[in-house]
Amino acid sequence: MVKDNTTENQILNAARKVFLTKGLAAARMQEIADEAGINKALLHYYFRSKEKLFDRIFSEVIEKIAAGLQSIFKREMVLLDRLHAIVDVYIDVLLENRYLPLFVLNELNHHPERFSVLVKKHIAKHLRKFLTEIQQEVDAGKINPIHPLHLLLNVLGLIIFPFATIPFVSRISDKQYRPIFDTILQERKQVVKQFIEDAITPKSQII
Amino acid sequence: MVKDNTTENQILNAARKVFLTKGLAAARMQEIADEAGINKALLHYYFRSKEKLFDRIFSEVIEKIAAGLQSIFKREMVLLDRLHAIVDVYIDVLLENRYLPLFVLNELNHHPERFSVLVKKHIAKHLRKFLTEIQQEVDAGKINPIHPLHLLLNVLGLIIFPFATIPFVSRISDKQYRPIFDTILQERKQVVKQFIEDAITPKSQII
DNA sequence: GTCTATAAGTAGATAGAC
DNA sequence: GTCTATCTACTTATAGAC
Repeated sequence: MVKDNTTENQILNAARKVFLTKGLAAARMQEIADEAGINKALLHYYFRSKEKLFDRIFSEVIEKIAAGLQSIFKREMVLLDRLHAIVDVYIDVLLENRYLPLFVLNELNHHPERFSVLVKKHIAKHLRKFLTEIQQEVDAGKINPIHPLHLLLNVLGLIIFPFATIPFVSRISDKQYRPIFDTILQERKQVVKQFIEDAITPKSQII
Repeated sequence: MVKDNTTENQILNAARKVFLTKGLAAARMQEIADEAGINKALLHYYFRSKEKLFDRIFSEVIEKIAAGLQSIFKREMVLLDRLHAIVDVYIDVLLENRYLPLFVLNELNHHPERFSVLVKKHIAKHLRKFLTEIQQEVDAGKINPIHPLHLLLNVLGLIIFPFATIPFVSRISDKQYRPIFDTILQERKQVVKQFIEDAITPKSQII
């Protein structure tokens, strides 16, 4: 959320809010205009078309994700620290932007071509390093045997999934849990780190 | 996918395919008609409106999920077996219906009101039982201390998330992994069960 | 840059023939 | 039941005044 009060930023803030919560297909230019306190014509004056405006927001989001990876992989560390860093960084991102998981998953499903070569390259680089690190730890017997891609999927699932289920869980869960679901999300960092550590640490190292 | 070759079933099969992959907002009645090999007017003759047709498909999906829960919770078993049953049943469901996770998460986000009292009740009942079972095992020291809701989220994330990322992972992952991503999904049952078991089993029981 | 008014296209829904 | 043709409403996008 940019603070500069220019019209362009007002539009971007409004578009971010609407696109993230509703997705491309269900978003309405009128709603974005209302949210920005301007009219539809001005949206087109600044961004030409709905799709171009959406692309701008989508790029922002992907860049935010890539920036997280950059901060995590810029220095060397052992795998467990790397895992903890990933959990900490991304749960912080998600706590501030809870609609992000569903938004990204959706748009990647519906428009995988938006995943441009550039961004793809940025993410793939870190991913490759991460998968290699996992394989090395497995080979060295330092963590329980697991295919690196499986561990990646497990970690991402533990981090991301709860943030995609907020309306779901807050509806179906027992009344006693509903008021504390927000607290639950806050606790995810600690819980996920512990869960992963317990799952990958070999028994031999415990005894 | 119903086999009866009645027009109604042809429509339902087409609608299921289109709604599951595109979601309500992006789905087009024309596309459903084409897919069913009939024309738009006939869709309205059979189901009155797009929304009513969607509701029918959505209900089917929720009922499928509820049926899974029913099969799992109909008999008594220890928590670890229950967890294994949940993993087995739902990964089987997802292997046959890979668009289900994103479809459900989306529609629950966009139209939580569709989660009718009836379905809500069906699911909440089993959920309550499951959460209680977890708490009892924690209290008895049989599994590592964890808030039941966190363990639920962890299990669901491990099961569901990979199936929501199929286009994503198959694009960004290294070439060497792309051809085997299908195999990876097949392996999820075994991997997830092992991962959960390792994570929740107390050290004291290992030594 | 910002607005009002309107064009152009699309999608859901209906009328009516067969 | 099934079709073609059409209506109506909505949505994106543009023209043109200020």
